[in-house]
Amino acid sequence: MSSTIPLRERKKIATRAALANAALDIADKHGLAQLRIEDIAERAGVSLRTFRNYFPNKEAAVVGLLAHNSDLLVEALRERPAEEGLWHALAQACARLYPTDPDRAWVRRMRLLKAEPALAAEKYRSDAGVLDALSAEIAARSERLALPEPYPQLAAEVTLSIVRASIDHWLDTAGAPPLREVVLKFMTRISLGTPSTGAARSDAPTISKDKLS
Amino acid sequence: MSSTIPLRERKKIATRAALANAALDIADKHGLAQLRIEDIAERAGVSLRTFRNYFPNKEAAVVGLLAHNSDLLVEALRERPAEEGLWHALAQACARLYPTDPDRAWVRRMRLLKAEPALAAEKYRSDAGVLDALSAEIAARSERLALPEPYPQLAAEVTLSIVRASIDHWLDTAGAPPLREVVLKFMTRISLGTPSTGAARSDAPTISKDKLS
DNA sequence: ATGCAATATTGCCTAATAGGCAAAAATTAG
DNA sequence: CTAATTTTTGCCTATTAGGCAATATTGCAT
Repeated sequence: MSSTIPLRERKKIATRAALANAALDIADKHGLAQLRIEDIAERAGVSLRTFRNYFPNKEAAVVGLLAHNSDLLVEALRERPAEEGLWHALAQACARLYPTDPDRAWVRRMRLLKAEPALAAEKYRSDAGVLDALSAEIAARSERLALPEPYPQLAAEVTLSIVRASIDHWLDTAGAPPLREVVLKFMTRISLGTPSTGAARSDAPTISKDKLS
Repeated sequence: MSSTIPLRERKKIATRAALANAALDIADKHGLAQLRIEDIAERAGVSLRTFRNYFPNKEAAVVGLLAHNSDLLVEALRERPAEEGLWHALAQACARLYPTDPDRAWVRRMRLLKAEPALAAEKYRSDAGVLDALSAEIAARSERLALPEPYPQLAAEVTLSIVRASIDHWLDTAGAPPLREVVLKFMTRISLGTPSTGAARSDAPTISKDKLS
């Protein structure tokens, strides 16, 4: 009944989720140092060895499915109308990622990532994949603009950094303004000029001019 | 003759450097997978146990002193004249980091970081420390401007991401334009508006209003 | 429905990592 | 020179990491 996805796939996804949730629960309750993969596997109802088929280490398990979550960003961008300006499209795509504030588990996970430096590295690894995908999508999107080669990567890197900063801030403010709005505000506060439009060029000086040496 | 720094300190620094270099050499030659901390320690002339007093794992050793390198960014920013506009000061500080193109060891290290995801993740961990320091310095610097709280973090995050993108690009182009120039170009291509100046706002609204859901 | 092929799980095994603790060695201070 | 720090080291055990082969599960074609 459920789907076109074969049982095998669904089971893998379920196992993966179970492991990630188990890892999150234990790490959240007892701290990352006390987290042993043996306990994760047990709670998820698989063997220790199976854990290793899914994740290389416990940190990866805690970070869990975050990478997939960010993959949505690439999708969201792809769905923006082609005529839309790149930066605007990026801002919209980012905002669409959080139509509503994320659920508790996600928040717990992100808080943990903030608290434990060891997890930060693992999170980055997952972000790295997104960076590449986003970079590629930006390149495809702006192909007709004939943007110089390094540009897509720059845009992707900056965009992700803004999303990171937004989430960080949102976590600190206990969700005072919805995440969606924080992201939008931050995205519009940074502007990215393309060499062709020169948008930023006209802008940047206004900042620097008066206060400049 | 040498310094006011006591012998003990200097020895620690030397040992740390020796370990980092040993790790780089081995990883570079035989690949990260073949890198064992035992070999690193041996090549550096210390016991395996001592390695552990310096680095938590081999990845950290390969990344080595990069964090310190980035600390210089904070210093460089602090040295910019107080009257200078923030974004301009940041751009200058970044550029000053690379008055001349970095040495071979640094390049080898960075290339390795690009090639091995595990190392990229570790580098990010070290960047996290820089992010905090930079954020704090920006906050201190722009205190008198009474910038809203999340602003320094945003600026720091974006700045670091631009530096990362610059280095990445520079590595790819085999140093065609000097790194210093790449950084400057990228920094000026992004502009960061403060709420007070509203610089970016003039750009942004065209974006969100009409096309928004 | 049944059997074959593909894929996932598990146990077994060994090497390597991680880190607490205390003894020994080196450096600094008095 | 001696005492007090601080660093290095060895010893020890728990945990991690991952190759390999046996076993179980699922998918597909007949």
